[in-house]
Amino acid sequence: MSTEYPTPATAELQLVDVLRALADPVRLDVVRLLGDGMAHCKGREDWNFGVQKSTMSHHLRILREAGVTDVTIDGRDHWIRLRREDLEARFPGLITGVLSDRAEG
Amino acid sequence: MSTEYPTPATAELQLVDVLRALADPVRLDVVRLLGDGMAHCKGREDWNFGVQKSTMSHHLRILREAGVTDVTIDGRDHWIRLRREDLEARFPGLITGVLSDRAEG
DNA sequence: AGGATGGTTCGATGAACGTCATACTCCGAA
DNA sequence: TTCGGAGTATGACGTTCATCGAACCATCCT
Repeated sequence: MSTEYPTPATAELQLVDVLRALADPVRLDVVRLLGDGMAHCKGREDWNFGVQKSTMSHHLRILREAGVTDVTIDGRDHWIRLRREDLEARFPGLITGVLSDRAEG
Repeated sequence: MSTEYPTPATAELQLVDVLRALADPVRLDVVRLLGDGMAHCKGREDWNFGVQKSTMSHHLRILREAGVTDVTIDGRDHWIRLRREDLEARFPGLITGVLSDRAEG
């Protein structure tokens, strides 16, 4: 069995909410991790961003409620995915621009 | 005579700062106004966004310091311009995605 | 059943933010 | 040189936000 979290429909995505969700270092790191298009399971090695789990939970909620991510619950595991196609359909270029920032310090 | 405000170089643009600058309704409206590529003079009719002038000054400072806009001072007039090419060079697609949101409520 | 594990929720706290009114600076015109 | 207008800087105020620890919930394994 697997459930899903409620998340706004593509047409309901609000630009301000999306931008606010992206405008944080931790959340930006999460988005970059999800940039490969795969669903990533929380609680794995690659999820260590230097914050407590309650804080991470908070960040993931913001991303989800803004419609940036998708969450599928499978038992104790939460699989997070970037809603790249939806974002691209709604705000063409935006996510590409965000992810293009990989190579700098 | 005309001076300019200091503004970060293209290579120094920080994604988080740019996103934070864009993640506000008033500033988003400003960016949309500047979306035509022209330099707009503050204090004209089209600059009425329902906030006091000190608040608007604050918002314009944030946009400028993040590198989203350019300001040229000519006497008492301040001409604001969107740094579209620079942003496009640094984060390809981002600004296009933001400006593509024109047509919705 | 019981314990360990993966996530969430709930205060609390300190920092950052948006807003405004006021005071100030600078320029141009009378 | 004096006055008014355009814009900035400062300080205050209330709100939102990121962060954490602790309590809680659900699931898997023994």
